[in-house]
Amino acid sequence: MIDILSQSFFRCPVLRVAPELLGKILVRTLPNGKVLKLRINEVEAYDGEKDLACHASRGKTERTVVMYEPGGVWYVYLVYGMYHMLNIVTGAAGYPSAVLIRGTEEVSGPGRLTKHLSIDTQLNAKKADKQSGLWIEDDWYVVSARAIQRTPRIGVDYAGTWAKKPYRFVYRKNK
DNA sequence: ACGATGATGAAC
DNA sequence: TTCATCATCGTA
Repeated sequence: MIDILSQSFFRCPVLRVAPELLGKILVRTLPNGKVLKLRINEVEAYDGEKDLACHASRGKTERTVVMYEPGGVWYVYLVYGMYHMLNIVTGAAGYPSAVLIRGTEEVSGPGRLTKHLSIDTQLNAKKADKQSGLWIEDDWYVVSARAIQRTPRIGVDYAGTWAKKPYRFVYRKNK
């Protein structure tokens, strides 16, 4: 039994949604009809305007407006002029938060992941459903709470005390 | 350890 | 309109 994660799954506080995405399947359909499925094993939470590592800490701008949408849409942006970052927007309308999908069992690294799946800003603000060609499925793979490790987020040293918060979630395979 | 590479946002 | 910055990665 496979369920596509619905909008209601994402319309919850980001710190709750982020660890729940571990073990879920990221599914991408390419224009040529090929389907790619990767199991998410590394994510980070970005939590509102107060979070100095979150792009929305500078308020609503052209780029961050999508983070204020109700959960369930993609937030994709280009960083370092080269790499697209894939986030799923979470929470209620008006509260900017999102989960950065940093890695899967098959492909490590947020930049390598989007390159592998042909993800770019065309997907920004699109819903996570079959129509957009990018969504997340639950195949009831079990990730025990004990296997989940929390660490500070990567690459946000500029964010002061917020850089130290354990908003990165990874799970260690088996063991 | 460092350069590639371009959109973004804030300042001017 | 300029300019510093940046949720990375491959090469050295």
